[in-house]
Amino acid sequence: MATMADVARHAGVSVKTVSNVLSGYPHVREATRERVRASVDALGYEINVTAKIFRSGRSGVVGLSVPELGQPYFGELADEILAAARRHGLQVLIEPTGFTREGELAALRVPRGGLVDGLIFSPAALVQADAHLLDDLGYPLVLLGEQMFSSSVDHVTMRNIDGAQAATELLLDAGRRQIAAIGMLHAETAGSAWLRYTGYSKALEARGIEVDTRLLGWADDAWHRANGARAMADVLDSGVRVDGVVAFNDALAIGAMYELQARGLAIPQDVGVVGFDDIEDSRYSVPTLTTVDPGRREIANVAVDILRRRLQETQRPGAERGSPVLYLAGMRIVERESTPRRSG
Amino acid sequence: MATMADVARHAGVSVKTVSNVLSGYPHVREATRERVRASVDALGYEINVTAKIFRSGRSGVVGLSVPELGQPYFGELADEILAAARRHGLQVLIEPTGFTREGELAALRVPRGGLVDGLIFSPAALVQADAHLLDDLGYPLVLLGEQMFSSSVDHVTMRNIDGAQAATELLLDAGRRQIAAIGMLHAETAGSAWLRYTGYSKALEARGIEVDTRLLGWADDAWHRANGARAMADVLDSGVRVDGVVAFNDALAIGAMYELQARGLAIPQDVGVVGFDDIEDSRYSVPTLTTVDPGRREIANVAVDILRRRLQETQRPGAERGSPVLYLAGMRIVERESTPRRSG
DNA sequence: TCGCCGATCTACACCGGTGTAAATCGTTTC
DNA sequence: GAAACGATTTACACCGGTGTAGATCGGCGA
Repeated sequence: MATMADVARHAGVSVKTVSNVLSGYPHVREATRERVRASVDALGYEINVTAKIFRSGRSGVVGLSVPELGQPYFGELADEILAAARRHGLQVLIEPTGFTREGELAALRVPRGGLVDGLIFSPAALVQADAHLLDDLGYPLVLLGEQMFSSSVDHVTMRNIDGAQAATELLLDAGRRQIAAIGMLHAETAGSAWLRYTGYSKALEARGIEVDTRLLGWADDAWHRANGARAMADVLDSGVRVDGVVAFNDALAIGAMYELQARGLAIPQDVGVVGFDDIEDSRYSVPTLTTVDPGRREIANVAVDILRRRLQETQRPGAERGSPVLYLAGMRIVERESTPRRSG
Repeated sequence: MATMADVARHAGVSVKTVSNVLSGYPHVREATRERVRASVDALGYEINVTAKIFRSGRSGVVGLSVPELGQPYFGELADEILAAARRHGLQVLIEPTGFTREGELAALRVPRGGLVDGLIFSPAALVQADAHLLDDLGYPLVLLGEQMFSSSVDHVTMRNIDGAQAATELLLDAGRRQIAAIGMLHAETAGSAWLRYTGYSKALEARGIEVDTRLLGWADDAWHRANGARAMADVLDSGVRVDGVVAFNDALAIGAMYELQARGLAIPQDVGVVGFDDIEDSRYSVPTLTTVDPGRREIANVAVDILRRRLQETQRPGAERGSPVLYLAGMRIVERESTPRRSG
C-alpha cells in the first residue's frame, strides 16, 4: 500500500505538499497540483484514514444509540438519521441498548474511546434521576425522546402532550366518550407514557369528562404489539364499555386492534382507534391506522444538525459554546380508516 | 485527557510497562501491575482508541450494508448482527444503500478507507453480472442473500427454494389448488424472487399442477406491503379463483391479506396465506401469519463468525486462507392462523 | 564467587499523516 | 536596485500508542 511519502517521492515534492494538494489547500501551483494528482493515480494511492483520524482527533463518525432496530419506530428513525448524517459526510456507529440500563451506560462510554466524535442518544432505561450522568461527558451529546431531560444537554423531541391531546380530541369530536388509553406504564413520571397520558387526560378534562381508571390499559414490558393486545384485553375484560382507543404508539394500537377485532368489535364503527408514531405499518394495517406523526424526519435532521454544530464548536477552541437547545418537532394527525370520519 | 505517558509518570514506570499492563502482557510483577492500575484509576485514564487503531491497523469495526433498516426484515437482521458482533467485541458501522446501485457501490468502497476491517453485505440492486466487483476487494467480505453469487466470496444465505416449496405444500396439503404467488419480479433470474418462485412451482409440479400465470402477482418496486396489496388486487381482478397465497415475504403477505379482507374474503377459510421471513409483524397481524422462518439469527451469527475468522487470517501473514464458504441456514415453517389446520 | 537465564522493565523507533514556523521564490513598490 | 510582501514549498515536531531489542535484576548451579 503506497503512503504519502511514496507519492511525494514520485512527484518530486515534499510530503506536506502532497497533503496540501489532497486536503485542498489553495496556495499550491496548478502545475504542482497536477503532478501530485498524476502520482496519486499512478501509484493508486489512497489516504490512510486511520492516520488522519488519529492526527486530527476527528473520525467523522457519530454514535447512535437506540433500544432496538427491529422496532419499526427506531428502525425508521435510524434510517432518517443515517441519511441526514450521510448528507453531511458523517458515518454512524449504531449501538443498540436493548432497553437495558447497562446497555445505555455502555453506549455513553463509547465516544470516550475517541472513535466516535459525538452521540445521538435515545434512552429508554435510564431515568430522570440519572440525568447527571449526561453532564460533562467530554463530547457532544444530543438527547432524543422524553425519557429524561437535562438543562445541560441538547435535546430534540416531539410534542407528546399536544399529540395525544389531538388524538383524543379527534375521537371526542366524533362523539366517542368511553376512550381507553393503551400503554400506561407504572414506572414513569416523566417519560412518553406519562406525557401522552397527560395529553389524553387534558383532552378529556377540557370536555368535563373524568378519567375512568378502568379505561387505562397497562403495558409494563415494552410498547410491543403483544402488550397492546394484552392491555386491550384487560380493559375489555374489566367490563367497561369502550368506543374509542388512544394507544401510546402504533405497535400498541395494532395489537389493540387485533384484540378488538378478535372479539368481534368493528373498527371504527364500534371503536375508533388512534395510534402514535406514524410508522409504516400503520399504512397497511387492517383497517389502516389513524395516528400522530411526531415529525420523525424533522427530529433526525435537527438532531444531526445540532450535533454537527457542536462538533464545529469543538474544533475551534476559541469559539463560544451556544447554550443547550430544546427542540420540539412539529406534530400532525394522519387520518386513516381506524377513526370515524369527522361529521361536519 | 490523560495519556499513557501521564499514567507512566504517575506510577513511576515506563510508558511501555503501562501498555503491557493494559494489554495483559504476562511478565509484569503483581506489585507493578497494581501500581499502574491505581494510577489509571487515579487519573481516570482511558486508552486512546484511535491511536491504537492507527498503530495496529485494526479498528474492530465491521461494516454492515443493508438496503433499509425501516424494513423490519433488515431491522431485525441488523439487531441480530449487532448482537453477534458485540459478543465478539466488534462494533458495526451501518451503511444503508437505499436499494440503489450507487449506494451499494459506495458501501463496497467504505472499508478501503481503513476505518472498517471487513464488510457484511446484503445486496439488493447489484446483479449477478456485477459479481466480479466482489473479487480482490482487499478486505474480507461476507455476502448475504441471493441477489448475487460468487465463488470467490464467503456467502451466507437461506433455503429459499425449500422454504417456498414447503410453504406451498402446506397449502396443497390442506386441499388448496388455486394458489397465488405474490412478489414476482421481472428483472431477476437468480434473486430471492426467482428462487422462491422456483420452490412454489416445484411444489405445484410435484402434484401435477401447472402454474397458472393469472395467479402470479407482480411487485416490481420492492417487497413493501403496498405492493403486496396491489399485486393481490391484480390477481383477484384477473377473475381467477384463488384459495391460497404464497407471498415471497411477510410484508407482501400482510398487504395481500389486507386486500383479501377488504374484498370480504375470509382467511384462512376462503384463502390460506403463507409469508416468508418470520418478522415480528407476522405474529400480530390479523389473522396472525403462517410464515417461513429462514433462520435469521443463524445467518447473523454465522456471517459474523466467518468474518471474524477471515479477520484473524488477515492478522497472521503466514496463515492459509480457507476457501470461500457457502452456508445455508436452516429453515422451518411457523404455523399460525392464516393457514387452515392440517387435517390429520 | 561467577556465569547464565528467565523475568521484568525500559529506550527508542515507528505507524502515516497534519500543524507550525520558516525557507525560498517571484513580483511589486519606491 | 533593494526592501517588502504574498505565494509556494519545505523541514520537523508531534499525535499516542505498540513492536523490538536490549538493559537490569535476582536466583541458581557450578
